[in-house]
Amino acid sequence: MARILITSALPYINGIKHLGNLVGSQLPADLYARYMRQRGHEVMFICATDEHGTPAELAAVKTGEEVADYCARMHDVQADLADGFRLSFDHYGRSSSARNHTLTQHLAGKLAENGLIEEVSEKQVYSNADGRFLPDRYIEGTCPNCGYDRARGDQCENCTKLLDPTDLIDPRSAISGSTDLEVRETKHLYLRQSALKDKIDAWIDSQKGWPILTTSIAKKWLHDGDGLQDRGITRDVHWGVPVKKGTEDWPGMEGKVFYVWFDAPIEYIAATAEWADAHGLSESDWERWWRTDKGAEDVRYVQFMGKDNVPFHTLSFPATIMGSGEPWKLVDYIKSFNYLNYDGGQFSTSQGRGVFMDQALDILPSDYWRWWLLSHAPENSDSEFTWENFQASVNKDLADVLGNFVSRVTKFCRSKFTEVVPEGGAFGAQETTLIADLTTRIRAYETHMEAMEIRKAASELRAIWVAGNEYLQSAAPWSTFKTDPEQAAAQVRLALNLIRVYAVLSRPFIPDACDALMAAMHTDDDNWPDDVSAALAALPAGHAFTVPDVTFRKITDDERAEWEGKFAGART
RNA sequence: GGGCCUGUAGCUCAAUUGGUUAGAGCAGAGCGCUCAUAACGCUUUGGUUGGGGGUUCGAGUCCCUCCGGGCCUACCA
Repeated sequence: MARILITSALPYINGIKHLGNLVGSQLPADLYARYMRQRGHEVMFICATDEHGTPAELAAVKTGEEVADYCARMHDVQADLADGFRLSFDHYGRSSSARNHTLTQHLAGKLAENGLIEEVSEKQVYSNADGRFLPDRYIEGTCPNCGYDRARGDQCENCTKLLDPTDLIDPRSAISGSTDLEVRETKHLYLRQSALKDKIDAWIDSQKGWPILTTSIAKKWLHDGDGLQDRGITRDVHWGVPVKKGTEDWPGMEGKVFYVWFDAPIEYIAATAEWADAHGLSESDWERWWRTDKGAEDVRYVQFMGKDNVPFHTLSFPATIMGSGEPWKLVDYIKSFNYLNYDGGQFSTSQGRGVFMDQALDILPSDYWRWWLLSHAPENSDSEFTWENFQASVNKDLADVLGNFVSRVTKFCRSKFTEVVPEGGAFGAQETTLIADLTTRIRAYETHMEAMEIRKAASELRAIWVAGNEYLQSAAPWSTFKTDPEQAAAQVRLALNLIRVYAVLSRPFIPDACDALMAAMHTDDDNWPDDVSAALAALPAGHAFTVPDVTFRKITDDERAEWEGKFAGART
């Protein structure tokens, strides 16, 4: 039994996430966590809301709440939706937790002790009307290059030219529109990533088999231009972890907070401590996952994230960990994802474009979404959601191939025998062939799941479902029943057992449906089919079952058309 | 501007890392079956691998170039 630590990139607190966010980190992480638990491994699956930063402050202003209240409310909303999608976190924490404050301040103190923090005085734009410093992209103005009048301080969206806020003509605050801006001197802490460049580079080089998306992004940042740059880890905002050197005040940094990207990954660790607190456990219970001097030496740590998060997880966070000089667990494998597009464009939180988690659950149960999203996960390149494809996949894979298999087997048994696994007959050549075929396929499925090859795993699982229909077609119990009812009984017995095997195998993808199938088969035997032959005898003759309700219904053309129209514009 | 990724059948994707005739699923066509959610099974039609050039005994895979799509570019997160 192995010990596996799994983290999903933290969803930002600012609003409900769309399906692209979901499939880029939380959902595949959940698939992996569920699979590894089922295989008997000890799993710690951690996620949390990422709550700090300017966007959270502005969102709270918009709703008229205190930012802490806003975040607490949105955390609960996101936690409910995560629950709705059956994301099986061991703990869903908050980056604003006391644990994260303490640990973030502690690690910053260690970095300072080790000479890896530098104080830098710099000039930044301050908005008198807003009473705050403005990040570059919160300053708007006319582009000096193309004349576009809504260029941002970091880049012009129109001509894509990179800008400095002082380049803008007629600059104004993107928050209030105020032109009462001034440049002020302010002091910030920088993490001296450049000093750790060679160490990080060697560490990246030593990783084998990471997705090319992961390593190519890391390498680019390490080697582009002058190499890895130092990074500011503090900000002049109010909502965040106050800058402290461990438990001590940090002279000159009063009123400042750590940059959200400094404290967010630390929350992976802090959330595990929150988990221990929530369960009344001790420090050592969470430290054995994270401290290599306290039992984490044999932990395998896997992170899941969208490609936009890769630099922070391959460079900044490892720099924090390594630079602390303390024996924290470093990541062993980073599974990164491209983006899911929506019907010819991007999903967009700010523009309300696409399908959001709450809306998805209003339409259909989570299993339908889980299946489509996971079987189309953007592993190698961006992939695309269309309603037509969604309808076709769900109807064919879930309703016709799997759902109908369950239906035809259970109903046939009920009509020719009773709602009890029938007795008599013996397995012959067809059954031997099926068992051999299933064994090969299940072993392939396991290989893909362990390698986090999600699309391949989904396609193998589907092939396993198809094998059941192929078997029924060739065994044809409806024919053998007329001439040799004993043989038909053996065939039906096998097919009924196949339903249980499918429920066990498919559970990481479609947990609710599998629970329903297990309930219909009146069993809680969820043993993995290591030995297929034995697994197909788990439900013995005489074992009662209930013909289940429709496992997966079809999406009608009318529904598809309705949803296509409903989600064509921006969310209101 | 720079870096990286990507372009394969009508659609969604593979292709053991340079090795035989580029494979699956869906959609389409034909046949079979009648237990089942108008479901299932079998057979089958689709490709100048974005264009052009090169290296090689051999290129979807490597190189050059052009065209298209995307991401990142360090102060959104």
